[in-house]
Amino acid sequence: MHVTPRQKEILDYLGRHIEKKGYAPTIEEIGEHFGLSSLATVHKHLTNLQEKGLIKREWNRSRALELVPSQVKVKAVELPLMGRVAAGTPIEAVQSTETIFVPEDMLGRRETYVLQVKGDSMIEEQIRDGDYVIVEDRKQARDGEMVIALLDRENVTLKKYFRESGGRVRLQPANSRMKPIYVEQGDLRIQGVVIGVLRKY
Amino acid sequence: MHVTPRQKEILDYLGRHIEKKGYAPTIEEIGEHFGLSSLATVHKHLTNLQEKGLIKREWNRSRALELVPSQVKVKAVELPLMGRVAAGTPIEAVQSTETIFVPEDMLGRRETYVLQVKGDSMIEEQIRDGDYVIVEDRKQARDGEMVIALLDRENVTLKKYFRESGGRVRLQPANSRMKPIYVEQGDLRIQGVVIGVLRKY
DNA sequence: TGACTTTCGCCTAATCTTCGCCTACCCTTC
DNA sequence: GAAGGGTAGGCGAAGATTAGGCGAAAGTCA
Repeated sequence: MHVTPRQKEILDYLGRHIEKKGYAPTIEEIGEHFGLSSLATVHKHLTNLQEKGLIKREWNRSRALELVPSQVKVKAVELPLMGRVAAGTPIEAVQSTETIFVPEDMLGRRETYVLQVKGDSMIEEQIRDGDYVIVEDRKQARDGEMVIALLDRENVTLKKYFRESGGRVRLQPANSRMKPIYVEQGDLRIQGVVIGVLRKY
Repeated sequence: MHVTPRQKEILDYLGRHIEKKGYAPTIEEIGEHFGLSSLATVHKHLTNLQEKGLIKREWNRSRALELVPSQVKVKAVELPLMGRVAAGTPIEAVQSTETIFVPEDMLGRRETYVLQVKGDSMIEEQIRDGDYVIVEDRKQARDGEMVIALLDRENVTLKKYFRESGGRVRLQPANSRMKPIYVEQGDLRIQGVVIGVLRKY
């Protein structure tokens, strides 16, 4: 992407202005800052910058101009930390205001949120106490997937999901010291499926 | 999203008012605050803000107005995937062009990069084959930290770092079937320290 | 009914687009 | 090395649209 020196100056100015004031400058203000007396000049510069994909503009709108984030930095999304979930026992459905940043390419196709794992019940799946699991909001799961399961409308746990014969479901902890839970399909509501793990040291 | 100076003033005022009082101002209160005598003016401003997606309103409800949280999409950084590292044996210092997105708040203070883990040598630290470890480029490590270690200028491995008496260092795999390696401090070069783990299902 | 919100019409000021015309470089070609 | 051709960078002014305002009247909600 070749920008000319002049174009880079303008780009930098736009960035600083937006950063400081919270809104973009007018074409006249830009011209004034660079000592240009003709609006047409500034307008042409902006058009060039737009064609190079460095800024976006809305047609004929006042100050409707924003910088296109350079490609290197890509978006991550701030997901709500919905609570802590243990595998053995219930949950702390903490309605916290905490959030976790997750890279955009780790998101699922639907609503996605984050839970912090409590306890070592999934230790054999290499998920340890304190890890964050990224959960996709889904009501259906396939065999072997890790699910956030709601039992008897009260207990929420993190388990691996397996269908058994006779319409029953086995919820399997990944810890050989813990026993699986068997439930009727009707008594189980799947809240979501784990699609990623994130750990900070 | 592009706001004009006036719109930003109003937006800021709304934020402060809601923050302080706990509820939004009426249209008349807004007008009064800005010295506007016509409700229509304020109403038009609110409509504009709404069209720009900065506030939400319920139709014809008193004080039914709230700020749309500015999409706090925060940056994630695209880090180079420098290669794959096994714990037991050497490395594949692949000079690949792959990259991984990592949330900005998981970065270290220095240069940071990503390695994909090969093998189960760190399984007891809940790092499994295929996981990505986020590595901060550092030459020093503290006891117990996981390091990328370069031995005899050739073999790179992922191990836990412990200083022993006599100027020696113990590099400990997290797998009871593997033995630790003991090296002289001079023969060891630390390439980086693991500061995070990322897994995708 | 009282407290607010919406709408309608009408203005002015602030801003954005376009058009025509120029000069100075930079790259390519003869 | 000189001559084109193309593009960046500029100037002014005319024409158009949006932003920002005013009052009054009508419509809603609790």
